[in-house]
Amino acid sequence: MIDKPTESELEILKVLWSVGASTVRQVNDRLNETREVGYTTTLKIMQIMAQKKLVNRDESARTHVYSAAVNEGDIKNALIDRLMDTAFSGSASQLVMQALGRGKASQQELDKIKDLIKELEGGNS
Amino acid sequence: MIDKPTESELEILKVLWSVGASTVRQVNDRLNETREVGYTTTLKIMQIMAQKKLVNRDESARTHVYSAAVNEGDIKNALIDRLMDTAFSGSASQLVMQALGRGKASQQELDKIKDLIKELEGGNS
DNA sequence: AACGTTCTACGAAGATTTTCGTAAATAAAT
DNA sequence: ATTTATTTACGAAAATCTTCGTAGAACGTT
Repeated sequence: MIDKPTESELEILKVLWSVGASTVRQVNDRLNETREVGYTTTLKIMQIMAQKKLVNRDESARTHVYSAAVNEGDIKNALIDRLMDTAFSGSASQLVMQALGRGKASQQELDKIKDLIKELEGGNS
Repeated sequence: MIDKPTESELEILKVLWSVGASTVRQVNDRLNETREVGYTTTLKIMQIMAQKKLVNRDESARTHVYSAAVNEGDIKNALIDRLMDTAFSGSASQLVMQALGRGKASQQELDKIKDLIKELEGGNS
């Protein structure tokens, strides 16, 4: 089972997923675009993540380079499963309906969802 | 903004939403069907929840009666929004697609989702 | 009235996560 | 070479959340 990342760890994973392998400095700068975080705070968390194998660390140079060691889709699935279990009694459709009910999906997005559903319905042949 | 409930608090809210107003004993018994929790632990958390106004407390009898003070849909929306923001760049459809991709939705559930989409598409007339 | 039970209140210990200060090592700049 | 800057490592403080022990009040039973 994938060890659930904390909020801070997820924040960092998101950076690594989006911009790829990065130094602590680069990640910290990115985080500071949103909120204030000390450099050593980010460093510490990334060190912990390396220990947990959430990220890989290249130590060949003095300035270490980190990259995500876990798959973005896997983590997102785990997060969805967790939310599904804790709040939606394990029902995917309940979660989906609630999310769609928020009314934040454009027509284009709805179309994509419809396509996916068609695929799911016919795709088991 | 709704103050996000912790895991334990959410667990208790789920009980109150599903069975309605309850005493600490009743909630604790229910929780113990799933996992072991001490009575005073449940009591303490419910006291904190009362302070945070997550639940109402009727103190007219010696044995207090608690009821949810927050709307189930509101909390679920908040949880979805949070997941959407932290993991899915704020995109509802990305979350929905990922959830459906899990393949845990039955045909019946897919039908319900399709109905909802139809409603969303045509419903502004 | 005395006893055992159930309840609330309170506080503090544990566990987890986040934050940061400080020191040491390495590199760059003057 | 000396200073200045950047980086890692370490540890511990701070913050948050969970757990439970203990005490005292209220209740019921005998």
